[in-house]
Amino acid sequence: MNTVSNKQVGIQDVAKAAGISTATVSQVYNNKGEVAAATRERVLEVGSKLGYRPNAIGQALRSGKSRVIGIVVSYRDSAVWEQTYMPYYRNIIAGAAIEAVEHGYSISAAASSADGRIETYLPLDGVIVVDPVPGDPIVEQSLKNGRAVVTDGGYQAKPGAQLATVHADMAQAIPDMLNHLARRSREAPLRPALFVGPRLDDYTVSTIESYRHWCTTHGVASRVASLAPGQAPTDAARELLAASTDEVNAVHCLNETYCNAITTAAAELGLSIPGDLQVSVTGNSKAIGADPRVAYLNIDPVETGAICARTLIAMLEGDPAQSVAQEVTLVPAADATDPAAPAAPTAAPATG
Amino acid sequence: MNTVSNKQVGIQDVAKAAGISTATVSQVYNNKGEVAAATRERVLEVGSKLGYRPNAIGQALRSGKSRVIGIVVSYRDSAVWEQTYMPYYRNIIAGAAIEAVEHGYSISAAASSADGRIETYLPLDGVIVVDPVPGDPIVEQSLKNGRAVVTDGGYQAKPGAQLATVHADMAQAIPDMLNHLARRSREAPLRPALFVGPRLDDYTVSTIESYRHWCTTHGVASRVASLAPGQAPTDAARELLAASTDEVNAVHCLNETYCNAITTAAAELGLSIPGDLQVSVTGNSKAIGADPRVAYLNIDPVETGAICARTLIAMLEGDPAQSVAQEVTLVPAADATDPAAPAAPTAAPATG
DNA sequence: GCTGCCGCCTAAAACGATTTAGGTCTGATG
DNA sequence: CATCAGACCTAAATCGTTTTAGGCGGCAGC
Repeated sequence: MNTVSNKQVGIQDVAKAAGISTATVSQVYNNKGEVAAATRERVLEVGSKLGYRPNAIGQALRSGKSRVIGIVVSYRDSAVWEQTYMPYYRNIIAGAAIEAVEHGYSISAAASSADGRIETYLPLDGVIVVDPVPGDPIVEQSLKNGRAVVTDGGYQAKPGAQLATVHADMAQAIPDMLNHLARRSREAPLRPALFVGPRLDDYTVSTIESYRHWCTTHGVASRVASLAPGQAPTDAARELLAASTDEVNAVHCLNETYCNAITTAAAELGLSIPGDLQVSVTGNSKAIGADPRVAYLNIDPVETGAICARTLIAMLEGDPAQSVAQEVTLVPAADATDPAAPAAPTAAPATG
Repeated sequence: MNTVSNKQVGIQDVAKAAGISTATVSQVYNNKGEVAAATRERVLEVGSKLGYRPNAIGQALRSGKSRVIGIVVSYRDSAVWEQTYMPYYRNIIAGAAIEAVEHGYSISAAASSADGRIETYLPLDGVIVVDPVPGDPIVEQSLKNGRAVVTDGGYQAKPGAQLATVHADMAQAIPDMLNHLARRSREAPLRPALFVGPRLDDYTVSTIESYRHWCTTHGVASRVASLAPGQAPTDAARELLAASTDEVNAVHCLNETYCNAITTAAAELGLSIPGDLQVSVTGNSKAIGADPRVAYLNIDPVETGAICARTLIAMLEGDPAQSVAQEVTLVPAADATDPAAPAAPTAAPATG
């Protein structure tokens, strides 16, 4: 028994063993060209007996396709990177990695230099760019280099570019949430504030716009609290609440970090949630430790990563670029009429 | 201006432009062989002018090294996979991916069949196996195929195997935690229970052993509640607490999911934490939504993934296999003497 | 019988790098 | 001058695959 093979068996070994040329073997394995049925069968039999598996590096060299996709975050030096973006980025990576492997792709969590150049070892077939800003150099460079691009977040590219976007429709979701909060509000009217980060990516911008539009429509003042670079979220939250506790009875947060900052600051000020202050957030309601007192615009970043990967791979396999609107679902806070509900985090719902 | 190059520039282009052979160019870029200083300089200049970057696929073909590492979870079909292992696995992937790219590696979140065969497109140079069981087929197959392996969790391999382990020392951490809880306990003696999952991987086994040993030493009965396959964690938690509320005044949980189940069940039974019941858990204390009422044996899975990747890559680069003891730090529950402390999740500490 | 076609197959050229074995100088040494 | 060593460089093989262009029979149609 040669259970331990000295050498990886290659197409040549199969060809030799089947008394045939490598070209034919290749054709058999790729269902190309014309091969007599008898030959095809013989090749496959010999191949499986020898344990032949086509070597991907050889194929990659020949085809120029590495089947590796990169994931880059647009702005990694941001002061809030560690606190905020990093966890999101990680989940995107994980989701994309798991999805990618099911299609035979690997991933590379690439870094990029300021001019948009991406440094990886293996050449990338395509790139997922997380939260690009308008005219993002990473996106533009990648397109220029002929790589397919999928952005997580909206992006305006030249028509004809090999680019698709995956993003949630905030213009729809934000008013939905604000209306929901208004319905639940102890006092009318709802006077919501918005708590955003320092980056002006599409997600932030479209959320702000949508929020402002709602405020205008409903005749209440808008109040956007923007985290200064370097400022701790809790400090910004304290400022927001302290400065306007009599004017604001709800806060929508752009992510879980800011949301936690708000709930912490609220506790310090003796504000009960959702009684005195309704809190909502765009984020993953199913995460371990999701706060039952806040309402979620639920977006699962792992799922986002998977969708990005799927979309990009479809493009790489020849499908036309097709942007995807990611679903956002509104998950209300646990019913506040039940005061016995534990204030502590509960287990995640079983289904999703 | 030919800002858009039709073709990727290859070693041949550089060679031709420098009036020299490809062999020399290769030597220059690899610091091998003997090359005159003048030639080296000229090659580098021409190379950078042309924007030459050695093609990794070509190198991979020649060298037989793909610079791709796989991450496989040992037992994916487990009933508790989605609830429990999946989040952990994701974090491992993310940590490994980010670490890997800094060393020029890509990752593949591989699946595996029951016999231990790993299916990926690109061939793997090495594998990270998460939570292997003794004699794990994935580990054994990979070693037999000549791949370097790093396990997250202890593993007994044949001496001389290209294997290193990364794991936390539960024999040390568990008694530390139990002693800590005993010191904080309202009533003596501490009568802790242990809440574990259905899998008997090294992490679970060594935790149980260590727990039992502590109980024996301290003359209290041990009570290990094991989640049945298919059972909801909250149900198991309810059983555990209902059956033994008078006998148990502390519970240590193997992961956050179980911990949440315990706190939920405790709330239902009207048990206050940590007053009536002290709760501790092995997991990431810095995660968003970490519960301030429970004590943590802090292990950051992202960090674990990074360590695994680093260890594996070191092996691939020729260093001898070297197992790593991952640090576990005890993070006490927020001080229970301060009843004003918010019961809700607080923001993560700023530093780590 | 010649031509053309079709079905099946193959030789050889890519793809982009590294490495081995050896070639060609130059200058020193006998 | 012949020889040798050393410095520098190159031709060609190699890694494992795919694809192109064409070869070789046999068969049908004229």
